[in-house]
Amino acid sequence: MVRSEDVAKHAGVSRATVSVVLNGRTDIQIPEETRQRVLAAATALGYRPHRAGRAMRSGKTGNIAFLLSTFAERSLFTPRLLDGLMDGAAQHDHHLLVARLDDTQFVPKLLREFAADGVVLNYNSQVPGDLAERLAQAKLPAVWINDKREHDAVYPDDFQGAQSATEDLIRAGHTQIGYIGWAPGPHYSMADRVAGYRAAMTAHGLPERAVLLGQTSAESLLPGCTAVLCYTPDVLDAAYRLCPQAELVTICATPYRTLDRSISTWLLPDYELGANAIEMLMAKLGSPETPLPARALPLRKAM
Amino acid sequence: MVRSEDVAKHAGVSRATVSVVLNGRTDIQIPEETRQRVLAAATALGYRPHRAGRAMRSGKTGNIAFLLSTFAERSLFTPRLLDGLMDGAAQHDHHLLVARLDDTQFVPKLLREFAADGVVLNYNSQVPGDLAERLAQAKLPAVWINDKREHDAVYPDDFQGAQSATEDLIRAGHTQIGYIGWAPGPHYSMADRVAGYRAAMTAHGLPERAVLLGQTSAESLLPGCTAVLCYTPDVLDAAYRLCPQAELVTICATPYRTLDRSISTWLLPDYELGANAIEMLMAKLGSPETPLPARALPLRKAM
DNA sequence: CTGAAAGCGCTTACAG
DNA sequence: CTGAAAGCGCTTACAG
Repeated sequence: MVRSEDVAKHAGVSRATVSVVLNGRTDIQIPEETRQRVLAAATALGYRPHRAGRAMRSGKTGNIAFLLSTFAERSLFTPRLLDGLMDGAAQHDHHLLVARLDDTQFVPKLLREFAADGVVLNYNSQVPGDLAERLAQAKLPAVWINDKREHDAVYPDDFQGAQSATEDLIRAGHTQIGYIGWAPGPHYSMADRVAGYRAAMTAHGLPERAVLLGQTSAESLLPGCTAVLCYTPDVLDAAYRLCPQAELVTICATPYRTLDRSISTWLLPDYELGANAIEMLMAKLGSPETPLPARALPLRKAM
Repeated sequence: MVRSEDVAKHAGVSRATVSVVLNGRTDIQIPEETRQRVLAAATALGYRPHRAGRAMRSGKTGNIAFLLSTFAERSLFTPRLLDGLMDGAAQHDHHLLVARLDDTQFVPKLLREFAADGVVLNYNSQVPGDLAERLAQAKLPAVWINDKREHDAVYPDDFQGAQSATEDLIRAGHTQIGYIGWAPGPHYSMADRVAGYRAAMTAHGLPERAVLLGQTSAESLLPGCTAVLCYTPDVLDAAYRLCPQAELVTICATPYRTLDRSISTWLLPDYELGANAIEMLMAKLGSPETPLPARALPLRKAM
């Protein structure tokens, strides 16, 4: 392994100079000729600074962690979300660690060791009771994704999304518009999407026709509809059965395709969730005690 | 921050004893009473050992990295693959780093620094020419996912998958079975899936009816088919148009659903790819110079 | 502007 | 069985 001392010897300078040059510090003047010699030596030797050395010295690991639930259904995420996190981390010159909280391990490795400066959590629902407390105890700044908290959170604006989708249908001339989703439950979007739909319908003086699976059994409400807004693709089947002729619209992380029907999609801002979460976390690393106002990010229509 | 010295003082022992107890070393005898006192002190103080300290001392970072392409289409991956990687890493007591090779950065942070002991790469195609070389230069053991290399690779057995899917249709009584995919191209699966299909048809003396998009223009080949095997859901549309009555089968990472048609899926072993990759990488960390034979993992029918 | 020294937190020989 | 010392690679005051 090549150490900074090897580079120093090769360039005929001290380790301090190597550090100053390689970290591009501008507060200390280094003659251009010396600088070039150091850079050349580093390249020639294939020098890669050991993260741990810097971590020891600086007291910062330079890592941020992305924490998921072991239960996939409580911690849905898409490649786009991870893209946002990776890009955000890279932009701020941090490494991204990923792990899931495994119930078989009492305390996950990431919380057992000091390995990250802060965490981004992705718990759609059923956050373990003591998780927030454990994070606070470990003095780990945290930002929540997909959870509608007042502070330190980034989530899709599901109210706006459903509202916009509904208004889009109204603009297209529909007046009999249905909604199919779940009764308000563990995840805030269950309540917010139907609320957004209702707000749009009410604002335009149109009749509400919402089916909340597990609560409404009124399958008769929908048949007259010419358009139906679906909570997720999961309920498209039900919508199709109840209302075969209607235009179907769904909310989803990626454009929804099917063989012989055109279904328009309102997209969850997954990439932006990731990028914003990192941005907020970086702000928190600066002042861990200051709660940051949550951000609700808009949904937009696919294409 | 709580250090091992704080724990030592609290328990009235030396830092060495704390280390021995907390790492559960059995080669050094510690009186049970002392051991308990150390454990109690660690718990009471909320001690979390600093990874970097151990990394410095051991020369191992304790991290493994998962490397993706910036171009999503060259580096497809599913949450299940990541699950396999996370579980594998956790099992071997390592942290998992994820990053993508950003073309805007000449050398990604992960290769610029010494931050991981080894890497798992996920490049479906178009691996940057100098990547393998750069890894070797950095002395980073690497395992390739989804790439049909002779050594140090784990990939789906696409030949077997397409063959099994075809035989499954033959067993069900079909004799006019079509295939739709792409002409052999960047990813090995393009050639292997059609080859698996052909092998099954030939073995049973049935006529081949393959459409290779971008090569075969023979749309007339399919209409008589009662079943069609599709390379991925991407070509389902084409299959449906050419052959509306046929039973459709596709290869995909997750069960493919549609509103009003039942389409059976042969599943790519994503979770297993991840778990196997980590397992192989761990073996490589032990003896970096020994090339490991590649593993081709079978596909199986959904449900 | 450059270099010698100190110290980040950890674990492993080594002496007692 | 326990403790004092050394050293992993790095960067930052501090002297020159």
